[in-house]
Amino acid sequence: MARSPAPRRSRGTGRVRIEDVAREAGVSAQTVSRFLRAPAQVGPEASARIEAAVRAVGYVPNLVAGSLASNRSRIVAIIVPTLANPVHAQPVQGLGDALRPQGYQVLVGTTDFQAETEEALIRAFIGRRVDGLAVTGGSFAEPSRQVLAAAGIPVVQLWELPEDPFDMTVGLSNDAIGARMAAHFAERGYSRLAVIGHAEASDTRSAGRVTGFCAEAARLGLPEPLVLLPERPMLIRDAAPLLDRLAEAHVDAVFCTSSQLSVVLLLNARSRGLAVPGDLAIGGIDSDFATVVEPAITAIRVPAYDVGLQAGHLLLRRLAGETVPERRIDTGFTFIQRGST
Amino acid sequence: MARSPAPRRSRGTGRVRIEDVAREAGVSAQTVSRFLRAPAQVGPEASARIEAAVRAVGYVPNLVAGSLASNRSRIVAIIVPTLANPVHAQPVQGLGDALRPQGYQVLVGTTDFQAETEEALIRAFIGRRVDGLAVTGGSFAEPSRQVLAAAGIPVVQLWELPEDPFDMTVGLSNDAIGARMAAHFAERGYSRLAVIGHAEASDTRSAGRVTGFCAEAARLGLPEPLVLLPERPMLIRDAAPLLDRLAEAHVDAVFCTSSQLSVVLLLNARSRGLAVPGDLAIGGIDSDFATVVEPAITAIRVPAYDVGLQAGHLLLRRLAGETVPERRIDTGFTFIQRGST
DNA sequence: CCGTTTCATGTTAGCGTTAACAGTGCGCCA
DNA sequence: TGGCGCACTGTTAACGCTAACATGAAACGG
Repeated sequence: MARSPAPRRSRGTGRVRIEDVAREAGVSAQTVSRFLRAPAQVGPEASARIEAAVRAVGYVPNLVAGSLASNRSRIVAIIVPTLANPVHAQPVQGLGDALRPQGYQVLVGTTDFQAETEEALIRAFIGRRVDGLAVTGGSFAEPSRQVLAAAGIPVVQLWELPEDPFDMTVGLSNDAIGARMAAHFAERGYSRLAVIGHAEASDTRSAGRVTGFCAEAARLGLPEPLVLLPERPMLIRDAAPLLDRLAEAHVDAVFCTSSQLSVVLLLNARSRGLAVPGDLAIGGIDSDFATVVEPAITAIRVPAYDVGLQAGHLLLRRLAGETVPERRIDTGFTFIQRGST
Repeated sequence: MARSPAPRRSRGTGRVRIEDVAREAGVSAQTVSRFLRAPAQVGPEASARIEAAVRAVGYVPNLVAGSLASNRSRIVAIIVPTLANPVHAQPVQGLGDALRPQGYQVLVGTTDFQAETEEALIRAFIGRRVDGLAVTGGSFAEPSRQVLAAAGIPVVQLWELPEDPFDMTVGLSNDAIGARMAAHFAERGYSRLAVIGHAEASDTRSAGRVTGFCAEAARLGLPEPLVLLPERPMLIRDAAPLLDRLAEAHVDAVFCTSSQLSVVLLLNARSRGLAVPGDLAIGGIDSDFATVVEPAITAIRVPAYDVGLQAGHLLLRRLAGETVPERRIDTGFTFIQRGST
């Protein structure tokens, strides 16, 4: 008697498969698969039976198997420095909102500002065969460039507007932000200007705003603005020496390149009895608190949510097979005049 | 001549596979797979050759195929209402920080406070065969319960402490927060208390804090606190009528259950010339701005990041096959005495 | 009325990995 | 010296789905 080989222990997960639905509905697995992905291609009777069968057996498609077979994961990844800062959490929300209606899910990675983490995340995400990738900044060291090129997926850089992006980019010009505020100050008749930035060299955002501010002031023929770069521009007590320096230089309008600082400065100025904007006009970056203080602060709003949303739309177009000519999208920003200037 | 069947067009992706590495290294695919997942099981010579081969051919493992074969995705999903609010973005960060060292990635879904979205997300995540799930709140309607039960994965509810959780839960008691602040007021000698909450009925967080505050006041024999539930507790102008009502009732200490409100109230009180805490003591929920104003606000800090971190640790233990006896983790909160009380 | 297109469905063969099992060779000990 | 265990590596067959191709019937058009 021929010895049959020992039956291999099943690896099955015991869960409901597409085959079970097919049997229940009296059609082939392929027809069930079609019904789920492109219902229009399936006849009405079969559709009804399949729908009932799916419900009856409690079928939840295994998208992992689907991804492997179709070579599309319907997952898009996004890399941000941290989710603790709303300015970086918002684009994740925007990206998700853009992609969810099309059946995509969002995988998030946080780098904690470490470039090597970015590289590791890119490898991990490519390994998961994500269909698209959004990266905050995006240093893209050589290994990453190769991995990304080999993957052949669309990639969007966020918050940057390089002349020649790696693939696509969505961001805004910090120079333009600085320039806009300088122009506003000039328009309102202020002339002894100052700008408070952030000393951290890696904070290119703040640096760009300072540069743009000064350049525009020069262009308009105003005296060179006072530039202050405190290390840690946060607490009330840090604001006092800054106010002293502004007073010494007879500054009549100051632009704070971080959202918290403008609020702190304003509170401190008021408690000193300074009139805002009479003695000192203050412009800043928008936040919830910019509208809560008295007077509300004239501010520039950076469209963090939109950065993610636009990135999502770009990715979707590419994922739909479209050739997207725009490689750089400038989201711009909103200038909001309030009481403080 | 036997007609050979037309060669089926290849579905290959043209990308480097484990087979390519195996050929290059002169070993079997299985050995390469082992080297990648459990290097200790592979001999030193083979290891060296495989390592070189991986580099030479630029291999990035296809984790989708791996997930299908092993029935483990090494992905954990988290569902939050929105990422725009740091209190919900922080747990995502915490979860990621807990899981990343173990090679897990985080898939995020946002519900925008819609219960039906929660259900759709749960289905989608289960379809992707996530290994674990964290859900903010977690209403878990019947269909979701079934899907989750069938999936047999660990599930953590965030921010809740139900007596009988669906599976596991990490959160804190809002009642206890209210009680703590009431006790603090009593300790400092205040007796005419008030609490400002939020009218929105779905805001169970605020409701719990109000209840706990009043209960503790009663327990300590203080007069019944004044309870105010404004619709939209945000702007300076909204704060003025609140201050009027507090004055009418001769309130000497007020607890604001939302972080912004305490700041707004304090700024307004000061601009009216009220002494804080002399005329009115103010307690709140901690935020960046609670420390920025003058005086800094006595506040309770809710450990949003820790909620995610602890959830991650719970999930990891279960994913490691451990039986976890604790089904409810109370993260507690921190009381921070500052100048405003 | 017959070739051609269209529609609906079925059959087959992977997608790229890992679980399960099967050696093979060596060291060790009775 | 033979038997056993251990360390390492290889072979085979899934995992659950979908792309590609095949088939048959209905619709269509000159």
